[in-house]
Amino acid sequence: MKKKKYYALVDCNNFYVSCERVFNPKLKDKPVLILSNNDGCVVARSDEVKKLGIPMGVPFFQVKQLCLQHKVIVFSSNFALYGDMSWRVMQILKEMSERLEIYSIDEAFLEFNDVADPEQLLEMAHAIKATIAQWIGLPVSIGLAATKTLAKVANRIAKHSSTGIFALFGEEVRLCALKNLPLSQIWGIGARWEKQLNQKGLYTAWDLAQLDPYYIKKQFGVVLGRIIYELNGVPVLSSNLVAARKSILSSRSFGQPVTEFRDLLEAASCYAQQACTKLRRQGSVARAVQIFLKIKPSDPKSRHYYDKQSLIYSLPEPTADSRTIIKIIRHCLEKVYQPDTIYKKVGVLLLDLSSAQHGQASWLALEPPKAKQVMHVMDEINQRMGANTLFIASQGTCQRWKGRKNHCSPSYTSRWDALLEVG
DNA sequence: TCTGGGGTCCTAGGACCC
DNA sequence: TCTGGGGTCCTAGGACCC
Repeated sequence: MKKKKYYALVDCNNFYVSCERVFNPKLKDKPVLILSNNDGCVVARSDEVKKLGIPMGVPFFQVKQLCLQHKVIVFSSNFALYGDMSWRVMQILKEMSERLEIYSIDEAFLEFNDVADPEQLLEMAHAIKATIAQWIGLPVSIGLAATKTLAKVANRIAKHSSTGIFALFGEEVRLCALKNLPLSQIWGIGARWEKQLNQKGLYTAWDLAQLDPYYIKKQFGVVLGRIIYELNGVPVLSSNLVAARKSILSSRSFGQPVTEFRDLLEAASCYAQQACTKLRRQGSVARAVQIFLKIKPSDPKSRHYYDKQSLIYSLPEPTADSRTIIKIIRHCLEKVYQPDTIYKKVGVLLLDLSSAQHGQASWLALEPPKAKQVMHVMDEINQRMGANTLFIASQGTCQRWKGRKNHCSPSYTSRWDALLEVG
């Protein structure tokens, strides 16, 4: 038998909800939903909540009544918990396959090369699912196929199957799966493209897969062309196994409108520090910083919900030092700050990233020679003792601008004082 | 009153150069 | 009289994902 390449897509079911359920079993079989930052939108739903017709991403105030009516249990998002649970799942997956691509907080592709007997993969999928259930307590779905796009399709089918595992092997299975799949359910095709394709008389994944990728590429661009290849079992999406981020963003809406410079600087400094920590963790340096501001329109009749302002600053030499970045942030804010303006959100984006090792030493050094060690020590202590044990003075201590989080669960796995007690 | 946050890739168009 | 053409780089914005 010819050896072939296969992909498995492992996806945690209703991930945030499932994480909450691990530490609070009373939530089982109850309708549970998780809110975004600032308790703004619905970002995760249990099956019971989905059945109530509450859509993903809807502003919470629009469904609040419905939730009260059906006794839906509501949580603010607890990323310390979800991030830690995700890390544990990924450690297990790493053990199970040499090639793991972490795609998001709750899903990962496993790549298997030179597979002689694909049925073996099915056995392995069962083992993976059982191990994650036993060691971590999270339910996962697994889709198997010859390309990433088809593995996504298989995963969708798996989610609705009794075993939670589906292998999209063989022509007949592929034909049946694609004929039953509406275009917008294909990975990479959103509502806009679906509409345009519908106008051309195309409705299912099968319809699309029949087209000439060269023709589609000309009309819709290379992305859609690639999808056609993938749907036909030809892998063309590259494997980004150890991708370093190409930009790092940290931003948040304020809990209440901000007008004081001090608050604006505190918030921006916190986000800069957060972004720089991520930057150092992936071993990169940034060559540019962008700061974003969302502003309440001064004209009350404005059709827009907010106005935007942004400023880019190119660094004379790349850095990962929080203090350097924060100095620049302060400089930028001083330039744009207007006392009569109402600010709703601020964000810091680190751009033009490269590996810290390839950085050239410049005689025009911005930072003292021991700057790197200082940051290293800061990261070590914050890692061990909890985030923000050490912080930069301009991050402030009052943090009046912080968002709402009225329904947060304890950080069971990342704070000693939140450790679950079993009585 | 209340509408998240963090990413990727691609494309079109302007500026600039020879 | 009569207005090139091709290449590169950069940026903003679009579309998509979770």
